[in-house]
Order: sequence, then C-alpha cells, then structure tokens
Amino acid sequence: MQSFTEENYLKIIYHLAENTNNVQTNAIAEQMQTKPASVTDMIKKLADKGFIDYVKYQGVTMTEKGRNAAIDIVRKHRLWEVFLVDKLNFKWDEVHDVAEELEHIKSTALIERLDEFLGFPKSDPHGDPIPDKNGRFAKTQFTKLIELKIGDSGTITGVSQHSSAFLKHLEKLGLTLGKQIQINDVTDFDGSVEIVISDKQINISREVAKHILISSNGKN
Amino acid sequence: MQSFTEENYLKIIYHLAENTNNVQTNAIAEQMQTKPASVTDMIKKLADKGFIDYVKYQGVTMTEKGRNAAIDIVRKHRLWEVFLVDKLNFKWDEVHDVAEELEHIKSTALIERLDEFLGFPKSDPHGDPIPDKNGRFAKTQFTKLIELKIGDSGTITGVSQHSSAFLKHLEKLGLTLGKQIQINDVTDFDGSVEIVISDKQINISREVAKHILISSNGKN
DNA sequence: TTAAATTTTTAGGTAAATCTAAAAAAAATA
DNA sequence: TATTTTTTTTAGATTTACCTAAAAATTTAA
Ligand SMILES: [Mn+2]
Ligand SMILES: [Mn+2]
Ligand SMILES: [Mn+2]
Ligand SMILES: [Mn+2]
Repeated sequence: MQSFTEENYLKIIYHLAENTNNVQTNAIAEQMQTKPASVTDMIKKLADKGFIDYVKYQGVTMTEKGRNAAIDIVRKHRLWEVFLVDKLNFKWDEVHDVAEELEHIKSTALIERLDEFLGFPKSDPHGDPIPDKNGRFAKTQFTKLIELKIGDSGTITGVSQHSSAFLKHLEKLGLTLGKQIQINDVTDFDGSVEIVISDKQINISREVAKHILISSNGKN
Repeated sequence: MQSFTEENYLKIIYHLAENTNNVQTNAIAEQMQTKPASVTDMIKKLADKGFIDYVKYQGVTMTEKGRNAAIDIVRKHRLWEVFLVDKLNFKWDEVHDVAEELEHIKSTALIERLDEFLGFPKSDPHGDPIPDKNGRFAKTQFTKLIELKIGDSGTITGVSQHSSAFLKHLEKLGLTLGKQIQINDVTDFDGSVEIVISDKQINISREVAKHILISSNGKN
C-alpha cells in the first residue's frame, strides 16, 4: 500500500501522461507544488516500486501497475464527488478539496458499496468519467466550445478546469452540465463567443470558452 | 490543524481520561501501539500546543482545548460509523477500522451535512453517544450485564469492546442493540451467566457479560 | 527506610518527505 | 558549432514520528 504522498504523485503523473508521452520533472513539481529536487527523489522511489519507468533526464512514463493504481484513486475521487453533490447537497464547486482527502481512504469494500449506493454513476459532477471497479471507463471525446464554429450546437458535458472560481462563474451564467448551447457569433476583437443558452443570448470570454466541453448533437 | 498522529493521540488520551485523572505515559503507549519514549516526545508537543497539561513523571490531563479537539474527532468517527451501517449496509463489526481513517477528514461542512443526511443520530452502531456540533452529548449511565443480579432485566444499549471478533460473536448469539434480556442464573463454577433473550435461554461467558451494557427497564 | 521493581525520561539514531544551493546534462539559440 | 538557457540531478540539511539503550525518578515491597 502506498502513502498519501505517493498516491498524489501517481495521480498527477497519470493526468500529465494524458497529454504527453514523457512526463517531465518540472511539470510534476508544478502540479505537486513542490521543488524539482523533491520530485527526483520521489520518482526514483516510484520507479523502484514499479509504478513508473524512469530514465534519468528523460522524464517518466507509467507502467501498467502505476496506471491501475492511479485509476483507482481517480475512481475514488470522482465517486466521492458524486456522493457529496448527490447526497450531501454540495455544489459542484465545493467538492474537489474534500474529495482530495477522501480519495485516500483505503477500503475496497467501502468504495464498492459507495458505488452501489450512488447507483453506479458513469460520470462525476464535472462530467469526468468514473472508472468501474476493473478500471474501465469510456474515453470521452469532447470538443472544446472555443473550437466550435458559428451555427454549431451541442450539449455541455464537461469542464476542463475545476477551480471554484471558474465553476461558480459558470453557474452564474447558467452554463451547467446538460444544457444545450448554440454558437451565434465569434467576436473578432477579443475572441469572445456569443452563444444561445436557454433561449437567452450571452457573451462568454475566450478563456471561459476554452474550458467548456461540448458533445455535438446527434452523437455520443 | 493537527496531524493524523496528533489527532490519534488526543483521542486516545481523551478516552483514557474517562477512567483516570492523570493519564500515564505507558497507558498511552499501549493504546497507540508505540513505545513510551515516543509518547514522551509527543506529549511534550501536545502540551506545547496547549492540548494537554503535562508535568514530568506525573502523566497528563486534557485542557479544555484538547477535550474539544478530541470530542470533535469522536463525533466524526461515530457519525461515519452510522453512515457505513445505515447507508452502506456494513455490519457493526466492520465499521471501526474504516471510521478510524474517515475521522481525520478535515471539513466542517462535510461533517455537518453528513450529520443532517443521517438525521442527526444520537448514538452510533455500538450504542456510543454522538456529540452534537457543539460537542454536547448525554452522558450515558449504563450497567454492565455482569453486574446485574438474578431476576434483573433490561435492554442491551451498548458494548464496551469493539473488536470484530467480539461483535460477530454477539451477533451470532442474537445479542444486538435494543434486545431485551433477563438474568436467569449465574453459574458458580465459571461465573457464566444464563440469560433469557427473545424467549430463548442462553449461556454467556463472564468475559462476554463484562462487555455488554444494559439500561434497566423503566429508566433511560 | 532501604532495596527492588516499575515507570518515565533522556540521549542518540533512523526513515520519509521535504528544502536550498550547486553541479551536470540537455535543449534552444546565435 | 559554440554559447546560453532550461531542465534535471546531486549533495547536504531539516522536520516529523518513530526507535533502542541507558539513566533518572517514582512507587512498591521487604
Ligand atoms: Mn475533483
Ligand atoms: Mn471532478
Ligand atoms: Mn469505532
Ligand atoms: Mn462505535
């Protein structure tokens, strides 16, 4: 069994590995809010334990064992987030920090029964997929709102930024999961996007549009 | 905020202080499954932080601050136990170890909403009282079954031993919370007790009888 | 009330996870 | 290609929570 710290490293390396092949020391340090020297120490340890492959100066890649361990933590994180929102009436912007703690509770029985209690949810309050107990989950194929063209429409099915400030902002604009949107116009001046949502026309900044994930109507 | 280790020390000192005025170093070491020398280190630290009063060679006593901190942990532990039994269908002998981890999750909002979700329970699956959010709880006045005399009767309202082995044994004998019992006889030979429960007559060992808590009929 | 037993503390050390400062390697740029 | 910049690693410390062995204080018993 791994320490909390090891689990946090594994989860972060796993997420970084979704975008790059070789995960860099500095990238890990930034995510872990620690120093590169500390990361070097830890990745040696994780490599010794067989969670990652590590070649000096070349960054790290996850092994099968490491990926499984990381997915297990992600599963727990997302299930707890569903619990907090569905059962304890937390808002979607309030759950992340608590889930960061709850994800480290070690009990297979607990997480399986929680999964069942929640009705085996497929996605968390931010639209992210929840791996099943075998670590399997549908690889979601979303389009960023910013990439849509005028006239395109779709459903909000996820966000790629989990900060409380961002989520609260979306909430205020009515941009919540499941809502239908259509692109009306893209402003030349600042790249902001004019969309129609719930029969109202609103303008959202480029920065916001970058982090909203859309599934096109008709598919998915 | 305290570390997990500090919280565990506080909780154990709090429980030991229920039976003695000055809690001894060795008693803490035994409960913490650690060495007396380690305890000395930690109690100095807890004294520095104002959680306990400590005089060399005299043992420790809890301060108001320490008691409040400990009660808060006990509250969390017991609420999580209720959650596990009431919502996730754990048995009463399966919850303790998981609750030992969950009790350290730091979020006031979480525990208050959990309390509400559970319907503000007054006692946990083992009959122990749950402090409210201000740390107040009814001091339960139970009698040990072993202390009852022939002919006495009452209701099982608690246990003073939380090991899985003991609780499973009680379950098998049908000795669960809320059950009515009456003392039929006490065996001279081994001190075992013959009781009537659910219209059946069974014999329980002295050791078992010591750890079952009864509230007399009529009161409580 | 001295001697023996028990309890508690001190002294000195270890392992995990962090840090700073400086050296080494790799990548980018001129 | 040589130089500069960036990335990564090493070396050496620090902090927390432990440990063992030995000394000191307290309690119990003779
Ligand atoms: Mn999250
Ligand atoms: Mn999430
Ligand atoms: Mn318990
Ligand atoms: Mn309990």
